[in-house]
Amino acid sequence: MSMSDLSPAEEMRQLSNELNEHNYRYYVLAEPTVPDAEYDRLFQRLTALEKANPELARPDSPTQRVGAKPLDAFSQIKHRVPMLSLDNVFDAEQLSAFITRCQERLSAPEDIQFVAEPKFDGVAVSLFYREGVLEYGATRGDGETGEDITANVKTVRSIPLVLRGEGFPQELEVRGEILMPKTAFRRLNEQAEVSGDKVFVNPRNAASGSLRQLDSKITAARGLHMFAYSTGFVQGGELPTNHYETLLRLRDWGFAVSEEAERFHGQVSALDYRDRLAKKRESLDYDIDGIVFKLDDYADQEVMGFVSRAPRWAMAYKFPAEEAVTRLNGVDFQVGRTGVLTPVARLEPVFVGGVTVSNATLHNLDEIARLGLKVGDSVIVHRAGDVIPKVSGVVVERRSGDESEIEIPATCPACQSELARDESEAALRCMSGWRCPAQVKEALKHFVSRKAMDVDGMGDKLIDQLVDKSLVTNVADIFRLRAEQLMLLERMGEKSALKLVNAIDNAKTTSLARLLFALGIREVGESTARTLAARFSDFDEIAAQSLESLQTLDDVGPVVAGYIHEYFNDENNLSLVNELLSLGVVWPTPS
DNA sequence: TTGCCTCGAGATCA
DNA sequence: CTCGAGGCAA
Repeated sequence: MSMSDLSPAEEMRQLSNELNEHNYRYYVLAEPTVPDAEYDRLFQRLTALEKANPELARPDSPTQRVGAKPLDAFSQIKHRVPMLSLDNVFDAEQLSAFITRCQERLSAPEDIQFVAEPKFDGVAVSLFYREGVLEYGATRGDGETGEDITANVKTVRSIPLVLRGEGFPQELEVRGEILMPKTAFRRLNEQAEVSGDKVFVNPRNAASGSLRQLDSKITAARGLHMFAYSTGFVQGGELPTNHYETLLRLRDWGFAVSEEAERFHGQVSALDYRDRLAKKRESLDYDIDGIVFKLDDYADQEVMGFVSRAPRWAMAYKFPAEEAVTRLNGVDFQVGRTGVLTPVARLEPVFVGGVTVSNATLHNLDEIARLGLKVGDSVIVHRAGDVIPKVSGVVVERRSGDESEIEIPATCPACQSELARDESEAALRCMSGWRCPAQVKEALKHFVSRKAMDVDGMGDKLIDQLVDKSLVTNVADIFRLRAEQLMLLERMGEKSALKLVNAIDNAKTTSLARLLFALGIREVGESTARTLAARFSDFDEIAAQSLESLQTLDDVGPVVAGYIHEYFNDENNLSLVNELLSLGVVWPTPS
């Protein structure tokens, strides 16, 4: 058939439809489709027509996936419905307990339906469609606010630019996981190897890095994929009354939905699903780190409700973390802001759970004793709860006899003063306070951090130099720094020095809440600092409070009240605070 | 805790 | 070109 008898608009519509249909078949239904050459030919034809008739370009045109100009920065997007996290369980028993908990709280226990689906190891995203047209895509962020990655999500071919079919709500938020399939990951790294670019360590980081590109053309070349797994904000239309049917609808509307999702009821089926998916895990073309179990029926979900940051009607079952054996090269003791010494395992670097681990906290002396660690031991390492590396045991059979006892320091590694054991005997503490350089460094890092005084450009390396060179001995000293002094430091030219002095000067104007948080009073975090600042207007007022009156504040009990009281009854602390004020630290009260 | 991206600016070399 | 800092994600 000749195309010449079609109007450009009509031909563009047909081409868009045809190309979108290919995408859908290939990326969503995983069916074979036309050869790349044919796809490219149609795509070129459409591009040419759009160039000649820009006013006729359609929102659902696949050419929209790439054209965008690089951004200067990502902007923020507030989620209409917060993106919560899930509670985790790690074994069959805890999983059964979840199922039982749901059954007991609802009537007709045996009939209650659940849905199980893979827990994808990628990046959580939210997509918002208005009248079926993709309006924006955002990262999860802190759950309340994420980043606008619209240009990047548009390049993901399994994400519909325009919803298929009908019956979708006028406003629809779809949530899912963007990931890089293992095949795409391997291909990308092979290419990178050839061209001498850096290779990615694992598909998750590759997906995450790809989404953080300001230039969406790079993202487009990364072969990302999205699985949709739920909805968020919905208005102007109805969804089915349960999760499973919603998944099916999402598939109709053009999203890739996992083939592995299953609906079931009963304990036995839950464990059976776990066993089957665990077997299948390797053969899937994407990484998963567990299984998500959800109550199917939305009414049932509502009955269960929420606990703080997680729904009670869903649970993530985590597969056992990958373990590796490596050598314990030594144990260092790090001095924290409060003087507590934390033992840190220095490990022979080992690749486990997708990253190279070389450090792991050992928490305290009890932990060392419990594990029976010796320097030179072969130790078992895994990454607990997603991220934190953990030493979970010693391979005693591997001992050669050359292992040595871990030396418990008698004096502070930073200031050599005598150490104290705290009440429980598990923690070592350096009592030197501001006379200990390590504590000063940690106090400074906290003081200048973003959520405290927010001094831009004061990083760890700089603080180390400032304290080592005795240019700073307490937090107030940073307000006395002059550009000429800073220029003596490494990587500090005139420009950087002036910029930093300026940033320090700007930080003087702050809020009482920030300043209170910055002081590092024990147990006074961001939120308690805000509570204090809301009730009191200056330090004299706080210092004058009795323990009892402090405890009338939200979330302030006897312990926290004690710490606050103690802080403001200490001569050194009071003089520090006064120093800060005299150096020009102010918090304009909103008038 | 690690890995990734991005920016600005110092360091290095031609 | 390399480094430090900052921000983000799990």
